[in-house]
Amino acid sequence: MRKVVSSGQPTIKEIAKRLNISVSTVSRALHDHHSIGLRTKARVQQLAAELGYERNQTAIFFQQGKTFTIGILLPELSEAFFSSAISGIEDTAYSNNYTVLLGQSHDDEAREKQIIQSMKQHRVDGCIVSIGKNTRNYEHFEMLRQAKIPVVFFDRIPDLPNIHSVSCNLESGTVQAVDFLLKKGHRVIGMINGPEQLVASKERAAGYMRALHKHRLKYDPELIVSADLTAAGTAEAMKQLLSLKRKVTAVVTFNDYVAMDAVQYALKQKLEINKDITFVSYANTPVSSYTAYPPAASVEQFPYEQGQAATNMLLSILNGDHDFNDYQQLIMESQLVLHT
Amino acid sequence: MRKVVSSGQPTIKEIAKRLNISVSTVSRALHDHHSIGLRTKARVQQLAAELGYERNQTAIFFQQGKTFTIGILLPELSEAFFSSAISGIEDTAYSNNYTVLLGQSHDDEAREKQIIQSMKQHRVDGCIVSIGKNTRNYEHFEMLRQAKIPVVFFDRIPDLPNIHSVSCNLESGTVQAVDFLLKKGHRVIGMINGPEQLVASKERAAGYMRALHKHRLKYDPELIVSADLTAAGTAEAMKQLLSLKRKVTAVVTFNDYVAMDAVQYALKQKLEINKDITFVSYANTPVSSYTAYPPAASVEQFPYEQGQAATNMLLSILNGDHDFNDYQQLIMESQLVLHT
DNA sequence: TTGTAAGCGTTATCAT
DNA sequence: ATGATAACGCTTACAA
Repeated sequence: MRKVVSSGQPTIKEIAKRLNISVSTVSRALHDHHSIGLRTKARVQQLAAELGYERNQTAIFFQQGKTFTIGILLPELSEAFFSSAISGIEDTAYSNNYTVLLGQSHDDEAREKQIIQSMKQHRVDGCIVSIGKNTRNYEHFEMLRQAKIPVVFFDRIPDLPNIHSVSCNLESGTVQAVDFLLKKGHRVIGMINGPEQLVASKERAAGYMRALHKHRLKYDPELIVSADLTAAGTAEAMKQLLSLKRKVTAVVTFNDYVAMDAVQYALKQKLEINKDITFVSYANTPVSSYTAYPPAASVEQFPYEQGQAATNMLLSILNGDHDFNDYQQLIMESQLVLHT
Repeated sequence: MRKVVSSGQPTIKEIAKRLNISVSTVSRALHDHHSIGLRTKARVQQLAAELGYERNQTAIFFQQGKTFTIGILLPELSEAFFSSAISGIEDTAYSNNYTVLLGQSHDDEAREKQIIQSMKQHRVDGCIVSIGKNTRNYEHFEMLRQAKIPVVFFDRIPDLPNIHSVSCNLESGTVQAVDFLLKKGHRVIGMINGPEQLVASKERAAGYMRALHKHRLKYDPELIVSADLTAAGTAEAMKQLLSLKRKVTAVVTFNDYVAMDAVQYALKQKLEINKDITFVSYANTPVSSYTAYPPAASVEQFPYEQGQAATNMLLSILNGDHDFNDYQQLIMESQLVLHT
């Protein structure tokens, strides 16, 4: 038979042959097994070092039915929020001897499915997922469930029963944000919200309404518009808000990118930022502090910490600390940060 | 013996048993092998579909001695340059049926080594690497070479003989940048350069000098300062430049982050941007267009394309299109982009 | 303390 | 056109 593998890497078989002992002895010696004599252990370990032996992980993965790899699916790494989140994930994974398989959906549902399929084939032990903003159909995650591959959703979580998730509750932060604007005297506050199926959008809307209610103000549905998070969509949303009879003097935007786009639109309309109109946003990016007109305040969503938490949750599931069907929802609290 | 694997996933063995045929027949039927009868083929494929059979990649990886996985090591995903590069890498890898194992060094040499070690153990087929800015010792890459795992370096490439690399030559872009400033009438042009061991730093310096030489101007060594790319280091560098006898009216900064930090420092010194002092930078980030004082021009480095090119190079090595020892250096040309 | 052998899922060689 | 079987590297139950 033709030898397919020719990496030339030494194996335990090789070591066993040279030392005239059995492979199992070598295996155990390499694992510091107590039943192995000190002399043999030493001989084995020395020869292994000499030969530059390195265990063949692919063999172990195969044999154990485990890959110590977790798949990460998220929309867009170029968004600061996600690149920060992935750092939290990666740091936690690596320090637990897991590696990280990456896939970006670019908010494309078809690609999302393809990536999940690929991760499933690669037999990742589990997945951490933030869904695309256009994803409506969840059958690919259903497939993972059937394959018994646990999934922890984070940040952009689907509105589905029985899932593990880590998210940041935006309602509290939004209440703080609207509170802040009301206290500064704003009475007509617009909101550029995201796609309605996102839980996060619902939370923002809820926070907005709760804050108004607290102040015994009436909620005007026209003041909340759903946008698609593109620059064009944001411009459209701003146009809508600015065309209302009541003059909007402040806007809560879906995230810092939307805020920046909204600022650009406002400037085109000759509005003076922080005078004619004030923006409050959600802190997806540290660079906003460098911009000409950063939002007056931002709701911090703790991406790094969410990444850590999601990974820890997944690891605890993989370690069997929890029943597979004991679905957990970890909700962190968002918090308003003033940009002085 | 205790059964370790209990994933319950159907195997070809299972299919063979149910159909009373041999595993090899099943394997071949699943691969559309020509020697298999149409009937058997159909029966096998149908049952496979029914059972939701999915090939066990870990077994194949093991058996083939190949993982169809490439390791990516880079300093920091939160830098827009790298997140853009990784998109180029990932897109190219996925469309060639490779997956991507991620590791961030955070510019820490020890961590870099640890990640390389881990990737080696995971038996990645090859690596794409951008080294940390403090990395002085390259023995971990030497280990990869010995393990016959090909590496393609990109962007931040080590100054080493016999490596595969993709990079963007900054000299040409830098010449254009300094030209641009000279034509605008600047005569005392500073440069905040990066750590001296980086090839990119050398190219910047060379471009700077070449442009001066072209205009028959004398090169003043005090005008180029090496910084460590932190905000503090940049402030220090600016301080040095501004304290010179000859008044610096323009500065070429190492990248957009350095530019933003330099702008902050200049503002603190009550300098008016684009009047008292003009900045030209290297285009690492799209957000710079949102900032209050974007650099007057930027040298574009084409991160996405570099990522694509690096991946294609690695894949061609893996496909055996090239001799392992036929080292290739692909150099793309940088280009100045004016920010009107 | 050490050895023997089965088994993980797949592919490929050699028979039939 | 199909089957039997070895081999990939490693772990582990069981035997000695």
